[in-house]
Amino acid sequence: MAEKLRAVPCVKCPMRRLPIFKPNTAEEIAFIERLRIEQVGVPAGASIVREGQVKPPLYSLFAGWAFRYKTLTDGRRQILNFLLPGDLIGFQAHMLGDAAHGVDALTDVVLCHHARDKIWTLYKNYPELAFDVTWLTAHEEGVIDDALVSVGRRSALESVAMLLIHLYKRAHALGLTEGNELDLPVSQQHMADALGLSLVHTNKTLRRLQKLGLFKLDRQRFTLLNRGAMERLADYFEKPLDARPLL
Amino acid sequence: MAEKLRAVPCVKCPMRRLPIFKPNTAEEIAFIERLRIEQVGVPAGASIVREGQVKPPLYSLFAGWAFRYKTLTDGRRQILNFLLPGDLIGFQAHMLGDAAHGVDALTDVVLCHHARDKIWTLYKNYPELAFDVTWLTAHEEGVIDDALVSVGRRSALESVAMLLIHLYKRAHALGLTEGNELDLPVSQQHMADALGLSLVHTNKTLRRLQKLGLFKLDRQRFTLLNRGAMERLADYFEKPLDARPLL
DNA sequence: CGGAAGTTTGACGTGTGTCAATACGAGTGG
DNA sequence: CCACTCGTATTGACACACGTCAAACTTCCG
Repeated sequence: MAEKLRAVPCVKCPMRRLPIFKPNTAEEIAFIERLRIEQVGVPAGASIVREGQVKPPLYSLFAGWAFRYKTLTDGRRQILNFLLPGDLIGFQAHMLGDAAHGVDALTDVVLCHHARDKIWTLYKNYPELAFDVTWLTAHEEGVIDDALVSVGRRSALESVAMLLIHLYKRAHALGLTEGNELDLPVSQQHMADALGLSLVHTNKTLRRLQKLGLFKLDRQRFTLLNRGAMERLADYFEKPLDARPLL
Repeated sequence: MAEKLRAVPCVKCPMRRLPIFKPNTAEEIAFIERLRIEQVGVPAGASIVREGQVKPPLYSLFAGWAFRYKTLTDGRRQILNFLLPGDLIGFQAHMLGDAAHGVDALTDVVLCHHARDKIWTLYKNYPELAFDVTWLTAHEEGVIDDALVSVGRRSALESVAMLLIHLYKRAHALGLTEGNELDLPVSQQHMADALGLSLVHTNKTLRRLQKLGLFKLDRQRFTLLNRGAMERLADYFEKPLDARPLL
């Protein structure tokens, strides 16, 4: 299911050009290059890390969308958060021993596969990078905090608005938007599982929001029409994103 | 609201005796001692970190219970997770700039107040400790993942069972249990806010579980009566806790 | 003793889940 | 180009878990 690719050199990583990412020194980039074993491709819908997998590999997401989830034994699934380029995969599992959650690809995906056993070298010799890794972990925790508020205390209408504006902002920061449009490779089932709602109710809520003129969503194509109303409905006014490490 | 205390030396930190915590070298402990500015006490019910506070101080919880939460502008509150001795407070905020969440004391609490500006020194000169800090962050994320599954996909009955057994296990690892009993300084309102439920429904669910004989809860005194049934109901079978850093 | 905070219970309303049927879009093969 | 199929989206009818309101009760504590 995973295919090895001819890899882009880290120095030329196209993400380095994006304004949200922090710059690295030449030596740091050289180390990252050595940290990376290979680039691998995974097709849409496939599993990247399985729930319960012991010592799963350490990846960073180079291109494409993915998501983290947990399932109960009877099949109920909760999506924990969505992963976009620049996010780490399997780091929590690396720290804790094994993966308490699964990771699936939402689109075709390109991953940078890193050497698990060099992470310690990173902490020892590249404290800046170690700091960045911690930053990424803390940042992801913040995202999940917000998700928890949605699922726990927001109505379906508010939750859906929150999720969409959140994804829009993240995608925008990565240059994945065109004007106020965006390719959103997220099915209604995914949204339902992320928000703790049923598929049917998610659908009805999406239609309701569109009838209100807040956005348009047709065949994975999302158009943000009334950002202010979305933010007010979601009660979500995040300050602009800080510069973040790419690793 | 915060009172300075005569501090226990870190070498004599009583938590070091607990089996879950990893040992540190003498030099590391000496550094932690220098990292720590003072110990402060905060009374039950008081705020430790305010929502939105910029550059909040960096604490670790030495004794007592606390919790992290976020509130929507109309007052709805979601508790993100509970904090027990050994947990860091304000580290996410330290990384991201300001506190996206508040922290309140559940009981009278003793905090170790650390020097924000020495964290970088920690990363630079004590990679082992930096690694530990990341471990703590990753671990907390795992706890929130579980909370998200509860709030999103578990029924009220299951959620309450999950929360109680989770807290019981954590408290037990810290030696806070006596037999199968435990002082649980968590009101029903707190549980409701942690689980995304209403106060009334939380109460009815608690009574129902007690009538089923799973546990007893009287005046903050919790007695676990049928652990197997609790774990099955919550669909929660965690492997024993790994050794964790105390910082 | 008195008042505040937390807990408990009952009655009733509603947001969201479940079930079931239909429609639609993207592929596939004839 | 037309069936055919399969995943996804849509809609309506109905059920129920959980929320809201309101009132009593209990514990705590000054």
